Amino acid sequence: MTTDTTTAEPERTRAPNIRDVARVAGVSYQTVSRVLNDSPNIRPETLARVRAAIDELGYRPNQAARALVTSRSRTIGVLASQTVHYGPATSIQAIETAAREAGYRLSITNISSSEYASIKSGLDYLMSQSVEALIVIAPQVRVFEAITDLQVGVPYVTLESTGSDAKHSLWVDQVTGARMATRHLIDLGHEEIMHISGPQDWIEAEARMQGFLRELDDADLRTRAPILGDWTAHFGYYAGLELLRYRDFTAVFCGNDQMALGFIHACRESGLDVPGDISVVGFDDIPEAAHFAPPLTTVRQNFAEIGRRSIELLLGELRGDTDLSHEPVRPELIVRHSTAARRS
Amino acid sequence: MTTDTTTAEPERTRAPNIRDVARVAGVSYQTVSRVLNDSPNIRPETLARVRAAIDELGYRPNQAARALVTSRSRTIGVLASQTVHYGPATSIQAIETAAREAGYRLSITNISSSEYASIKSGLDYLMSQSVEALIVIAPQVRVFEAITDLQVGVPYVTLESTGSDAKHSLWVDQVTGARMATRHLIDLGHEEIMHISGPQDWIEAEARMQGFLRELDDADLRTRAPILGDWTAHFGYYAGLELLRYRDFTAVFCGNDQMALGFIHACRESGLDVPGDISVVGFDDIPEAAHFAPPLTTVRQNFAEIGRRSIELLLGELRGDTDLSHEPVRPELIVRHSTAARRS
DNA sequence: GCGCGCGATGTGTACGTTCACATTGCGCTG
DNA sequence: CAGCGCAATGTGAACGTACACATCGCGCGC
Repeated sequence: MTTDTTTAEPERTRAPNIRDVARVAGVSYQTVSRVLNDSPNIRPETLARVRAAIDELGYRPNQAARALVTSRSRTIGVLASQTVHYGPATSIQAIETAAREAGYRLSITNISSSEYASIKSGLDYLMSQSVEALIVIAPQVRVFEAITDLQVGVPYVTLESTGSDAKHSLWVDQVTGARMATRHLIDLGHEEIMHISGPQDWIEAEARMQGFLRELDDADLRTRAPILGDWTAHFGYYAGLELLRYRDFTAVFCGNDQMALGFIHACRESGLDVPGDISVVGFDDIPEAAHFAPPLTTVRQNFAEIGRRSIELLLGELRGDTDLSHEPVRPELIVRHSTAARRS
Repeated sequence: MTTDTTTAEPERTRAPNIRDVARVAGVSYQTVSRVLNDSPNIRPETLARVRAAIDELGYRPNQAARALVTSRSRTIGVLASQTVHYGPATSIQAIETAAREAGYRLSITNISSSEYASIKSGLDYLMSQSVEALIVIAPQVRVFEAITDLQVGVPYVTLESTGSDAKHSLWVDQVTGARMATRHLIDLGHEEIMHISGPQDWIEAEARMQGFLRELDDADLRTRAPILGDWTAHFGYYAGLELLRYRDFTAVFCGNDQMALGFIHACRESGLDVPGDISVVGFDDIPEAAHFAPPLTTVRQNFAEIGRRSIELLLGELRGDTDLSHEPVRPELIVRHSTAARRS
């Protein structure tokens, strides 16, 4: 800070407050406050004078003071576990935009593991910032538990879960999505279908698995124990290498696109053709999926839509709206070239 | 639990404050404040009593009040433009973790375009929350300008830029990374090398392009005008289809892994083999790159490292440390199977 | 035995804002 | 022309915390 002395730094003066603005505008501080809060019943002339004073001083309202007196933090907390992934990241971006437009800011925190302690500490951190509402994008198996334990007295929604708690969940219908994917494979004549699932403690992984199993069941096909993966391409690859040693199946439904990518890699290395020898379906439709080799058949989820809707829902609840029914978002099957009719 | 029983059921409305805690603990509110701020010179016994009272009441310090009186928001602002991308997302996650550990929270905002107005409004939004420091992860061409215009009087760093302003930048040495990639292709005997670059207004795209051009120049090879892309796999694909109609090159250096993926897709569709006919190098080393077909040769950047270091740097500056020299982070060439010696 | 220093604790006040209520001015009605 | 209502503005409190300073008690050196 000591380097630049070209401009005569006006002393480290404190930021202007409404009283300073009032003095310049020749009104009382309360009038300034009214201008800031868009109160009606202000003479246009006074309004202009105050506005001018604000600009002149470069005044910015002090959010802390505002929060203190109104006891409204104007902050929405986001508890996430994998902000790096395409799905959560997309939702969060939509959430941020929607929140900002509504005059709210976001406080995001990542949990390091799905341990109860970790969830609780994340939640605790958010509560200590007195968030007005909560959005959870994380493995939810224990989140509801933690929310109850901590007595978070604020509206909340969980994303990407099933509708286990309809009032507080907002979700793409994972079960239907998984059924669509599975149905697609069945329609192509496949009878021996594997499923590489997401981690057991992710409710959405669980939901996709359920959809898969139910659809097989409805078609009277043999169901087999899904492999529990970790969402990564690496897992898909190594699981693929292992599974392909037996090769007692002709199609695979992967819990997400990354694992599908890894699995296809394993097929290639094992000298098998996709979709010639084995059909593969993913889930999510990340932007890259269209350019995989071959382009991936997958189930598209509208992550941004979910993000927007979650804010809508929470703000409604904060406003006191009661009728907050919400439909699950419908997923969409995108058929590309990683699936083909079973060779007879 | 039942200290003063005379009062009726305390109204549920107000959260407990330090005075409530003090009353329960039988000390003054100032002592409670001391406990909260880890002040020395507190009798162990008193400390225990206060701690007990805090637990009993479920007391949480009011951050707004704290911020008001200390005029420290304990918030670091992040201006981002593409939080969905792997690189920024990874950095941000690291930043969040490091910040939280240091007792800071994050306020993240996305800019919708690289227009000056958009940058300025994003910056303005962050400043209105009186952030104590600023991290910029965005096309910086106009960011410095905006920062100057708005007179943000806080420490800041920009990520993923070149070292155009060494004091305020933290970056993976993109130029060196690009040179490594290009050198690798040259070493394999390629002489006609294309470059598909990132958007022109991203400084890091510019830096990679510079590295590419310089390395070619040093090797006395023909340089050709890079294609300006938009980071997406889609662009890589369509650019590839176009470029391959002429096919007057044997290798391509792509500005990121996604564009490389798209380009390889185009090669496949054009009946060309990678790396047999054409070698492809990416940049970033996203986790999926190892499973592309073929697995992608690319330049790895340690995004998390950058995130951590940025917080370190800013906190140092806030603490008043002067000696804040920082080295650029070295990238690393990861050779996989998308590159091969030029066929003679 | 007295004051001194220091550890431990208490008291007053300011931070910048909004809310509840008070006050002014003015046109209108009866 | 008194009084009423309403628009426009002003005044006095909070909100919950940290900082500066004041106070208390006690062991110690002289």
